[in-house]
Amino acid sequence: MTISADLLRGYTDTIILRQLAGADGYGYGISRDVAQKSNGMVQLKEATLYTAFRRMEENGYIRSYWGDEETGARRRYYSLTEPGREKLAEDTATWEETRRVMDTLLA
Amino acid sequence: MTISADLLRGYTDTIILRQLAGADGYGYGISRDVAQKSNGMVQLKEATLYTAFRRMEENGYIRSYWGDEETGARRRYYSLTEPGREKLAEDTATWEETRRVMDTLLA
DNA sequence: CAATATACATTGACAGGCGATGTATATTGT
DNA sequence: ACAATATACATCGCCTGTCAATGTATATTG
Repeated sequence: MTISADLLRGYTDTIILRQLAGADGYGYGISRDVAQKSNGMVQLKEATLYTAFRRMEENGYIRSYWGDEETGARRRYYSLTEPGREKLAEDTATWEETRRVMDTLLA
Repeated sequence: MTISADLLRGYTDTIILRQLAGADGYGYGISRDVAQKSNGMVQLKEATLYTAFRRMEENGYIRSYWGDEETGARRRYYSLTEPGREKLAEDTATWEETRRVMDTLLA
């Protein structure tokens, strides 16, 4: 990440979950979208990304399935589960709170 | 921390540096002030606090000295160095940027 | 005079991020 | 034709920051 190492630690999952809120997605695509939306500030590293997928699938926040594209490299798609949606809502609220507190402490 | 463990990871130093910007401070007092200002949301654990002091002193961001209070427990005071002030300015700017990016990614 | 608050400090475990590395297919420039 | 590059997934092992547990010492208070 270009927005340094652990400044986003703990928010990686939230960012990924948010990307999956609109439609199912796959690793490489999510990474590209996040980089683009953040003007290159957030670059999810592959190791980070795939360990996050694994972690969140184990936690039941996402589900995965292989895509059926006939051409190009195979893609593993991920979709939000209901617990995942709840987690996203909680995490988003926590972010708002964190932002407020940080602004207070750094003011 | 009540604003969970590593959601603030990487910002701990910044929070401490900011507390030292106005006047020199000591561990226990800083911890108390931060907890109060954040309405109990941020509770710097002792181990975290003192490892942070050590780390930042090694990095030259802060300097320390023993207080000379005649009564009560001894206190080790910390003061910002010039590099520490610069670091605080940089970190604050990084925070603004991080906040903007996060808001974009979670919108 | 025991309990609690103030105050500093270290150790060891844990978890997340990521560089390095490996595999496989598709496209593109020369 | 074919080398280079892009797409795409995956794992291993290291590094670093957080924190529970533990220890020390003094001051206050019911």
